[in-house]
Amino acid sequence: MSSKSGADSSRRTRRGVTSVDVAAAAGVSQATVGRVFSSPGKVSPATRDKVQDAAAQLGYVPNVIARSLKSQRTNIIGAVVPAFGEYWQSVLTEFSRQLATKDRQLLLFSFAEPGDVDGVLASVAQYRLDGLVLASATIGQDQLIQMRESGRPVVAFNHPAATGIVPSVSVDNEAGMSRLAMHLINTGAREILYVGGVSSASTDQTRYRGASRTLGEHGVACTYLEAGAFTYEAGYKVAQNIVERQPSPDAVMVSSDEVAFGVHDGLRAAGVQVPADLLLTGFDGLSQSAWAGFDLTTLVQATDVLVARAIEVLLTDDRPPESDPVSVVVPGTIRYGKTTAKTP
Amino acid sequence: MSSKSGADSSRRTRRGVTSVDVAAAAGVSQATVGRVFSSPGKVSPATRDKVQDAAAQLGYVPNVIARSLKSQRTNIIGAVVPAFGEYWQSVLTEFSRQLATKDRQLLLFSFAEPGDVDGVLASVAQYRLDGLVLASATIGQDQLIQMRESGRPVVAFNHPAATGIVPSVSVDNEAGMSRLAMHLINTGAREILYVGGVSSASTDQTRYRGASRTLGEHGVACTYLEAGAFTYEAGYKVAQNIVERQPSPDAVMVSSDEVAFGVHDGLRAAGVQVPADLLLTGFDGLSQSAWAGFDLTTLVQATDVLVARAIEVLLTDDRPPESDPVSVVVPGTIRYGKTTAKTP
DNA sequence: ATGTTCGATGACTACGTAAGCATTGAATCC
DNA sequence: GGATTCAATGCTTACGTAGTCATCGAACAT
Repeated sequence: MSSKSGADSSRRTRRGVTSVDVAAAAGVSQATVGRVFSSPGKVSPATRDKVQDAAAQLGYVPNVIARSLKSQRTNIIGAVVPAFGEYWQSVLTEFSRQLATKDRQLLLFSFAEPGDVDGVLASVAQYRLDGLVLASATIGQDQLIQMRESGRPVVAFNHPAATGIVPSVSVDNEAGMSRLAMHLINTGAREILYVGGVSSASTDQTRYRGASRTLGEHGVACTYLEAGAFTYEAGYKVAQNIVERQPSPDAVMVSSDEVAFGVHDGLRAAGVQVPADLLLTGFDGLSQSAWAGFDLTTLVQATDVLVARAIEVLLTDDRPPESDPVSVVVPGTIRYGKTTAKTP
Repeated sequence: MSSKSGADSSRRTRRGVTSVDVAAAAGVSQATVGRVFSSPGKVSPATRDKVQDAAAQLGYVPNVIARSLKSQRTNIIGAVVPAFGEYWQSVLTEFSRQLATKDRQLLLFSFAEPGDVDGVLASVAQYRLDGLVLASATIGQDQLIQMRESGRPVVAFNHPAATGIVPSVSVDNEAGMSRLAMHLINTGAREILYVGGVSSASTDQTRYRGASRTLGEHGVACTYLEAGAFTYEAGYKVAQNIVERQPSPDAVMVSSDEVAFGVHDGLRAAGVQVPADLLLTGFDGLSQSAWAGFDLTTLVQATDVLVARAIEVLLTDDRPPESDPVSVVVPGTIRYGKTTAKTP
């Protein structure tokens, strides 16, 4: 029957082996087991081996929940992200990848409607997260302030309107769009149409400002048109408006790649050739922009750098109590595709 | 000075208001505060109001960590997902959306290399998750078994090889690809090339089986070619092999949409017209497959249904101790695009 | 030989919540 | 009017870990 003792102890295993169990098995105190897992250097090699053997035998795994309760750190970073959109998905993935290398996990809070954000933020508060990424350009000022008041590290990702309210990391939206505008001017465009996604998104506003300022300085006309969503479909649909427009533009600047893809295909469906009849630019540098079917001129965001900086801001939270929140701006790179290629 | 008492208590607020603080403020016991938040019906209305007022005043938010420690439930579902790929990103987003409506959160464990999975699984074990989604078709049998032994609800998402080992939810990969094969036969294809992504992925194997079986039954030739990755680039590159092939195929079936996009563009770059010279099918039904530039014939997975079923399996974990794990198979729908349109 | 130092270890407790059990007071019944 | 019942609430403890402090013994210096 003594041979059954192993099975016996594994019965208790079902609902969790604790450090106390390991301590008993190894003939040491719970404190020593804890030390073996948190600061192994403070335990003699002999004891350490004994404990590790016992732990392996019982299948002991430290309980992060309990550790978090005691240490007040969860090693979990929260991310508030819109439920849709290629861009945000790619950002999310990058965060997850980079956090994994730092032994942090990402807890996802996605929201479909801007109105859902409040519910999400309430839910966020319950988890004692080590940090929170606000990855959406439509989060309101009051919500940002509420997050700042939570007393936990926060960073706004690519949300220009958050600058000065909470620490933020963004690509240089204004300069990027400005450079794209210069490129169009240099390519000969004189009548430019700007297609935004959702005008309430702060990225949308900032990007448009970059375009209109530069175009204005060079005496080039620029009109704003709102697609209504940051989606392919919205872009496809708005293409119809573009072709009917008078005077007909010779270039279209779009706020985001995903919308630009839709505009691209919508224009083609309407019989407009890009770039022969109309130049086209996007923004974001999604991987699809390099696909042969599009080969879109766009501003490529170095997502890996942006994310790395955001994580840095979150984890090294050395805010002197009441100083201004940091604001990191990362420059972008223009990708020159055939959608703005000079046609001889 | 008594006017400062408010500020005084908010100083303690900095590092977390607890139910004890609320109890003191409301003049009740901690237990009563707890009841107000977990089973309000057991508290008299007068007391309830008092407590709720005090809680609101102090900005009390229940600590989920502590609750989890006590209740042994975290309300968090883990997801082990590959770090790349449009398909998995869309699945992930859908999980997050649906779980949010059930007051569950999604903790992300992404991995870049198949070899990283073991590390991820070790990390997963530390969190006492309420359930775990294994969303990858390359997780090994031993790893699946290890997860099953953890004693927590697990579901394999679209990983045919996991069937019978852990509960699983998949689209009908074999039947779907079989139906696409029939469609090609009916459209007149007689020499078919099958392009897989990574042959070790169980979806890849199952899909190929569906194609080859049906094609074989109808006396149509079928060769397997491996792209090497489930990416656009891999597809683009393999297109070169396709055009050089003898006898030249009249249709290409691809294991996944993303690879198919690459094949599509690669073929075009090589001067091959789809569908005039060659028919093309994908698999997954990514949103891009409907984009005008591709208009790809593919098998559309009802991701929302698949995810809903997976969540159902996870949350209603009524496994009779040693019965066979459930296996849910959801049929797909063919999307007929112009890549297989009969050309007169 | 005795005091000193230091590494190794154990006992104890706090973290914030929830659930079981104990207590109270008021309303009900005979 | 006293016993019974029940709703409302308080008291206590357990969840699993980590840090503080105390203890112990061995190595070392005087």
